[in-house]
Amino acid sequence: MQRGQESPDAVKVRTLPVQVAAHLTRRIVSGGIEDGRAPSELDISREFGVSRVVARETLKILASLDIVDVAQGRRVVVRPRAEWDYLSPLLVEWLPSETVGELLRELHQLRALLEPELAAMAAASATDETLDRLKVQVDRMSELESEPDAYLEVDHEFHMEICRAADNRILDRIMYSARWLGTTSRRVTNEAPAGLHRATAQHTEIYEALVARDPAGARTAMRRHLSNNYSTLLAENEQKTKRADRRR
Amino acid sequence: MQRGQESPDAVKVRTLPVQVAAHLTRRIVSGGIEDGRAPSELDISREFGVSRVVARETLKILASLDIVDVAQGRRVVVRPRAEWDYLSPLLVEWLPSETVGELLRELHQLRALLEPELAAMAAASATDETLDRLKVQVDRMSELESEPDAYLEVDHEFHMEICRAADNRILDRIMYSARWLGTTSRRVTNEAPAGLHRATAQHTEIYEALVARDPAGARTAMRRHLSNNYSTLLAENEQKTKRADRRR
DNA sequence: TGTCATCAGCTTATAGGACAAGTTGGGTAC
DNA sequence: GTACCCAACTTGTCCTATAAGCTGATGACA
Repeated sequence: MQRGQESPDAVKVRTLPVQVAAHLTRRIVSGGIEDGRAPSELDISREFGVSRVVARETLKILASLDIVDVAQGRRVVVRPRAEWDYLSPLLVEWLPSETVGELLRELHQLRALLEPELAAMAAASATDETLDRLKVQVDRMSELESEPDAYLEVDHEFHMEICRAADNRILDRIMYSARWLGTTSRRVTNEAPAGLHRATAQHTEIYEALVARDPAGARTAMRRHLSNNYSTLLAENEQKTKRADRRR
Repeated sequence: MQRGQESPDAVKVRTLPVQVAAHLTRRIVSGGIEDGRAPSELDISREFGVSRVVARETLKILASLDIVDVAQGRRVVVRPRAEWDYLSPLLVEWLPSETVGELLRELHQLRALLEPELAAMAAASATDETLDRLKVQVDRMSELESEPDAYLEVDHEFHMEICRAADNRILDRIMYSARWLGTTSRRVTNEAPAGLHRATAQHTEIYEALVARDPAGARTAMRRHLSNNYSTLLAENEQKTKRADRRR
């Protein structure tokens, strides 16, 4: 395993347990661990050349992601893949990019179910302070169209703000977890998202429906925005695939 | 802190780190920790009389729930409460029962947004195998109306099965996390849920709409079922409150 | 022969001590 | 006044030892 000091100014090396957990997860995903039998603390310690403490924390991480079950006296067992915590950015980072692409589609489906309704609810119930903050964010986005990273940050905050109007911690949490879409989708497409100008126009449209207290309009605007977002993503994936083909 | 051996046949004593994490979370919730400064590993070790290993795992647990931020060299800081992982059964268990009641309402709102659409989608896309399994579950529920625990188990599986028809891991995960509703709502109401017979009728109604490949019907049936569920829950809370009042 | 209790061996849980490495802030040199 | 540096604090990792829980096999007894 790679220690911190051995990689001077790399992207940011995580702790050993995280590195080992990543290795093990990838091995599980690629079918390298048969019939659910996961390695024990000692196995991990020996194989990766880390202390038992690190091996232990590795298992705790995997357990917290519902990847394995660990209990005193019993062997560690791999849990059904359907129950893993796919909302965790850590897990998503360890998955192969095709899987991440699928998850992106699935996340889009979830957002398409939730956000139009959230927008409609916000149109009915948002406070003036919320609307003010949304205004500020829309303005900032129009200034940031040439800086995708900063743009997507504000973009995320805009959607979070609308979600918060529902005053629902569980919804907040889900939308908050969706933050990895921003970072991960860029990892997949490996380029700045296109069409930020159009996105700003759509955000403005949503904002104006909220100000007009028009639930149906907000719902429609949000729906349009999300489906546009998604087709942009698909198009970028398409391009990426084509480039990859050309290189072959 | 209570060791395992000191409580012979209690409900099931968790590990020390979980116990300590529960204490700390409750303290944070009740405002016992000012300006976001959380105790360090050594603080925890000293105060609770546990080893540094346990104190360390405690912090890791809190970090995995997004309750605190921990990094080498820096002090542990408490994160904004809005970003905590309220989908985690562990956290929910540590929260005061009023908060849990609120979360139950919020969870209902989420399900009301998702499940009618999921039912509609399932009506369009569910396989015959899925429908078969749903049939079995409806039948079992009608047999289990006098055993609430077992009933709620199958109930949960029924809703999961419909969700799975969407073939969406993130949605699966969210619905899976909703499992704690079953256990937690009973913790709040402290009694067996009423109206299981009516619930079975509604499940049947949903199932029949799916078999008939009738999306609109499935959506309506699911909506009715959920709102009935929720009003039953409210009624039980009402009763509980009344009984508590009488005892005073 | 079948059933059940017991125990050995494996596994995780907890403890204590030591050192490495990152962060912060204050103090010193210029 | 500024910039650098270092000391103190904090988490990260390692080592070793013991407690406690589970599993499966062994063996006693009916």
